[in-house]
Amino acid sequence: MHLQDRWKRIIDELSSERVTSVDELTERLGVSPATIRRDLNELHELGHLLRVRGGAMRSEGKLYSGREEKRSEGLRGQSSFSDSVIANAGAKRAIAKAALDYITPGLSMIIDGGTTTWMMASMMNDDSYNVLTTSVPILQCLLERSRVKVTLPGGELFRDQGIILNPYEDGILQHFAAARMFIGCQALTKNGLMQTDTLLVQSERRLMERASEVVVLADSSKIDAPASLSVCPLSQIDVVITDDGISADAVRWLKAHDIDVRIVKADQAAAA
Amino acid sequence: MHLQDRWKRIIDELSSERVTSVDELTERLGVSPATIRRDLNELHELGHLLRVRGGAMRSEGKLYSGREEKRSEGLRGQSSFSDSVIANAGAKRAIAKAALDYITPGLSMIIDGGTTTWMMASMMNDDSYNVLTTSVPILQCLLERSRVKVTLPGGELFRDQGIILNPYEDGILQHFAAARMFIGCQALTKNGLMQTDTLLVQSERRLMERASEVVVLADSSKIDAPASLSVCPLSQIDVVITDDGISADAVRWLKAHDIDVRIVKADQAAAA
DNA sequence: TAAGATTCGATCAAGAGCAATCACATGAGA
DNA sequence: TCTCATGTGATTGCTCTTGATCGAATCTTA
Repeated sequence: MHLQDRWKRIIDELSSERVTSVDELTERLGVSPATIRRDLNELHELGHLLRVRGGAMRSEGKLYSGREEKRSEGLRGQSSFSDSVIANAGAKRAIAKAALDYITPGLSMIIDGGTTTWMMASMMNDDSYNVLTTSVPILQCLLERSRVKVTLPGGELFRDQGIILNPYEDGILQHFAAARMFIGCQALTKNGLMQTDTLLVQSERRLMERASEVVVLADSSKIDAPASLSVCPLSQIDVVITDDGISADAVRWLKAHDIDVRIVKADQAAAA
Repeated sequence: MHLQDRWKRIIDELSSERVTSVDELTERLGVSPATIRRDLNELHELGHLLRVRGGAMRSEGKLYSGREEKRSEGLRGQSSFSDSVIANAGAKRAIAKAALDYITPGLSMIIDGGTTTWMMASMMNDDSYNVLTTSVPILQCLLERSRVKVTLPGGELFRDQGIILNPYEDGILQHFAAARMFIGCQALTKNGLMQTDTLLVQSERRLMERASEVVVLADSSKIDAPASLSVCPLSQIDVVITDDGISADAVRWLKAHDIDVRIVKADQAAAA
């Protein structure tokens, strides 16, 4: 039995039972407890279940059961299993960790949607943080996995993008002053930060205005990747956290715009 | 048996019995009294039940049996209420159905938190509805089970109450005009609609201003039940939907305030 | 009001569950 | 065939949960 099969069977198990134990899975799948624990931990990190002592619990929230989040290889939801594999997970996790190191207790921040920012949110514990997000998956993640103080902008919920967007100009957002904004992207090019969805662009441009520092989380596959819509020019970006797959040339043109480029080593522990 | 299972079984127990004792739980779950006490205390803190000497009591009031996290790492409580743990489920379901009959496609409405309104939300299918809610469980429910258009007010997320509350006066809410507001309550008395949580009162009073018609969903156990805080006087209520357990006297004083009282027969299907 | 019986919370020891580490097996590629 | 990478299982301290004990608090009954 291979990794993918086990994962699938574990998720199946949890769709019928609300909770399940390591022992039960050990017996049912015929592998060692150590392997089950490893699997559960990884599935937890990928957001498919909640790890609890002795086993795992279904992630009930499913706040976001809409279509896959387009820009981020399908984030979660009642995801078909193929969605569970996050591309470049090792790099993304390392980047998310580095982003966490970059915040201090009590900080007010904006966290935009995306798989890397989602990983960052899933690792947040300190309840002194103050987070504003428009992303439904991140809202769910923070609710389930932390005691972080969460603020939401008002607005209509767009299921396909998994974001909340305010059609008006007033609202909470105008009262929120964030020290930092963490943002993912579809691509990072000389033209700036790029996305492919117009709604996302609209949302992100607005959020950016409310943060004094913009931190981009982009694994190296995003550098010079194709994407059509510019969110902002490089000049508006303060920090880029990426992995060591980035080219020296790219580092050069980023630094030419006074961007603090932080390079982390991809985390090996990650699966597929 | 693990923590998650125990907690679920304790809550289930309380859905069929109004009170239960440490001894009974000890026997039924096969764990020590010390463990049961610990569990009861924690569930009490999380608002899932009321701790009393010798055992625990159902807490009718808690609108949000949410997924609070206990301590910094990992233990999660029950998730959103399932039918089986709702007191008076039969009556509530019938009331929720009647409320659904009372809306027409394309309607804009506000749905407040509460178990009855939650049931109502869980039965909504038509995607032409336009719903504003401050309640997180209802948000989850609508996202998961319907394609209804959802609008959220901005604000801070209060985990214990499971609501979003805007500390400012402006925001989406000021732009939202609802034909009807559906609201649950802790109690319905001659003094009006009652709650026990000040935050809820604050939230509901604001929502009410934005709806042209106020519809109260209250099963008969709520009539003249104890609760300390008045949300609004009876004169502001337009419709009350309740079950046939209501007294003739209560119907009289409700009608004296020009309230349209609609009485439904409790749904037998899965009464407590 | 006083005495006896429950129930409670604090404390501690035993055991279950855990992460980290190492070693072995398997399979791919040179 | 050799080597390296990867996935799995076993071992080892460590942490957290559980159950038992005991004095204190509370309820009951006389």
